[in-house]
Amino acid sequence: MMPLPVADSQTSTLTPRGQRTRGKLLDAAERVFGELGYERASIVEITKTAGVAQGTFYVYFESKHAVFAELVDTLGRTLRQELGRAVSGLPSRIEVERAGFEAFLHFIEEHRHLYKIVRQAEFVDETLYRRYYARLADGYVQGLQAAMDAGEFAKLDAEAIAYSLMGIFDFIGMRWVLWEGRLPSEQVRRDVIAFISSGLLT
Amino acid sequence: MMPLPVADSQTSTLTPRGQRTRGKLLDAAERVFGELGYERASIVEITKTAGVAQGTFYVYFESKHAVFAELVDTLGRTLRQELGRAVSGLPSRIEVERAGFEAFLHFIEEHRHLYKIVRQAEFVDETLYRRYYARLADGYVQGLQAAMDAGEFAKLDAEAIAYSLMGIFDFIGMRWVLWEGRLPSEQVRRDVIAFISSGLLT
Amino acid sequence: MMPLPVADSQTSTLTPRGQRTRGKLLDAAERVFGELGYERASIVEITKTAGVAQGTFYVYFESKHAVFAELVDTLGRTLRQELGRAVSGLPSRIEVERAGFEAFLHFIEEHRHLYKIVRQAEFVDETLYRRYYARLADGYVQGLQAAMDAGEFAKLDAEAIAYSLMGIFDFIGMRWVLWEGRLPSEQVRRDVIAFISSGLLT
Amino acid sequence: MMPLPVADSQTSTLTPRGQRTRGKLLDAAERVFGELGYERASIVEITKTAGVAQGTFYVYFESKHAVFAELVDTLGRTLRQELGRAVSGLPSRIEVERAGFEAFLHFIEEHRHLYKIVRQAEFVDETLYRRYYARLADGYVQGLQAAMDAGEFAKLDAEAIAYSLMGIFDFIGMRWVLWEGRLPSEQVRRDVIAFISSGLLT
DNA sequence: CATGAATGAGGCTTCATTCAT
DNA sequence: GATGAATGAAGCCTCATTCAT
Repeated sequence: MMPLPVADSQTSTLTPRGQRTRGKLLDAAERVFGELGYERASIVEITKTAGVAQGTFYVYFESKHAVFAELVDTLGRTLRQELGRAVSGLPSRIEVERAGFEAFLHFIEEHRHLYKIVRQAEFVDETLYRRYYARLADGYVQGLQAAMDAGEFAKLDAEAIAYSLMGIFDFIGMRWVLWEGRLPSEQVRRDVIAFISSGLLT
Repeated sequence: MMPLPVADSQTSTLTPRGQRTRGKLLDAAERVFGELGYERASIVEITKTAGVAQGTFYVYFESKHAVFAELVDTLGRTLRQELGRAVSGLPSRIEVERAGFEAFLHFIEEHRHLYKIVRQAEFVDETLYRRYYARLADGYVQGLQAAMDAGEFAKLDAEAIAYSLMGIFDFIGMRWVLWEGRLPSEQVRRDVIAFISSGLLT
Repeated sequence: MMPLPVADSQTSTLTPRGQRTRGKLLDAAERVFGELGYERASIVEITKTAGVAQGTFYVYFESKHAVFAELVDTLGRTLRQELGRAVSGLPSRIEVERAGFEAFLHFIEEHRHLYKIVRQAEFVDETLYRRYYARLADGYVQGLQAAMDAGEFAKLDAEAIAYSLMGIFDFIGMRWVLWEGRLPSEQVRRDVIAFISSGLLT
Repeated sequence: MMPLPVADSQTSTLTPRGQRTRGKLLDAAERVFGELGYERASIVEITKTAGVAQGTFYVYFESKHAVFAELVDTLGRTLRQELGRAVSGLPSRIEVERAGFEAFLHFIEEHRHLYKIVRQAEFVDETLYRRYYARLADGYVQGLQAAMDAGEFAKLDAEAIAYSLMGIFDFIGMRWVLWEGRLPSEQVRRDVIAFISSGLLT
């Protein structure tokens, strides 16, 4: 699991040692939240995983909720950057969808814990959750709208299509990456893209 | 919120008074789990909502987990019946998709709490959760496969398409019914169906 | 397990049906208390074992404590009668000890549950417990004192010897009947008697 | 009541303050278990007695059962050490029995609570209980066997005699130390020893 | 007589958070 | 910076007992 880029907020005021400890805690939180879910995860477990004392947690984070929120936001940002990078410079919008889909699958394969974390967020703090999807949807909507305006795609409600696409990706990822533990087969990926493509064209 | 059909397990041995109380508890559980989520929901809250003493809960249910499981299974069964009824006798498979989509949206509008409950299940007891989707997927897969074999739909991996469709419905339902609090507009529904239809036909 | 003779207290006012139910409850209580101990035994368990409804218990007994007390007293009386019968008419006091020992072992083999019940009593209601042993000791003391006065036994503090004998029997019964599940071997029984006999003579 | 030697398990990693608190809890547990018995003793009562908050209990002990087990094991070890010390270097085996008896009586006078605790153990966790007596019996058996082989005692089943002796001591202790609240009289002690001595010799 | 429903107090345990060192 | 002790609220569950039928 790739370490997540650290938020730049208070980080700057920390000594190197402090930064390291904070990082260990954040990584531990990611694992523990991912494995146990928000409620069943405990600060004890997180600090034990991080190899620090219980009290240390509160040196770096306001509360359990605070780490969780940071995790969700960081995940969203990272995913969007990843997707952005994966599709930048691609000629056609269909290519973009295909590449985005692939990037998403790889991302959640890499960050399986965080995937589960996002779903948890719905029950911890709905704001977090909606914000995560709303921001993700934004990117889609703009791209789709542009493609529709350009006549590249059929003219449909861009937001409806954005959520449809996210739903597809989400469920395919759940069914194969999460439940099966590996990327879906070539066949599955091709068929999903075929389905989407036909749906978008004409 | 329509009352759910009661499970027939022990129900038979209960006196009418007992059935009534059990029903009140089940309804209360549905509301409380739906509003607070599994972990934050408490037996105290459920019994208070049901208007009975705390101990009464354990006269009818083994544990917190047990009511939850009953709720999830009951929801799944009811939804599948509802969908089955809604699409029975329809001539074309496309009609089936459209009607199924509509029925799903109405169902979650009616059972908003249970919709959230299913999502909770992922973190409470993954078995419950997978079973719910696996059973739902089964129905889709059979229908789709038949349509594909009949040349009505393009030949694609039926399971991949089933999960894609479930993802779409799930996300559309979340975005509009849950977040907005009402059915998506005519426009959105039509466009989603259009997207799906094109995707499925060649 | 032989059924215990029913206490004659209220029994007389009960209809035959009532007597039967009361008996079933008492037997069930004996088993359940014997297996689970006083605290872990529950009224539900007792009534379930007896095959009657929970409420029925309170038709015949004031409380959990009440059945328990009745059980302990009944056991004590029965044991004393059994011992009395076993040793009546024996010529020498040594014969009495031997026969009493044997009778005790057979009694607890038959009433293994009640044996445990007596030990429980110490923690439920010390009065019950002391009364049980005090009454038992009484019998011993009288017999021993007579034998000592008659010069049959060495002149020692009769109560001290009575409790010593009870201790021996208790522990031998525990070690073999309870823990091993069967009567001690011929060898063991003979040696215990030999030990006691030498101790008492001269 | 003499404080018991603390188990060395995790103790080493505790700060002095922690050790103090753990000790207070252990002492409180001893008193409360001794007075109320295992089941009626509550964590609330123990922590109140120790003068700490309820949660503090679980900083030092896994569970109610865990403290209890520690208490029982510690008691057994301490008693065996005490007995060993009391009889070491004595010339004849009869002297050993006499000294052992005296030491036992003084020990339970000092640790009246723990005496009751052992008896509780039978119903809390039979393993604990049997282990306690089995270990104690071991010591006896070895000593007795040696004395029998040396012709010092009559040749009898050593284990039967060991349990007989333990029974005597147990019941005498119960009758006088526990019920009367003081050591048995000179007379009683002498007579018990006389009884045992005659029993063992020839 | 007998039943099954209902109660509510109390028990064990967990855990986020605070505090003194 | 970091630690480990301490807290107390809250949660799930059990169970003796009462009550209405």
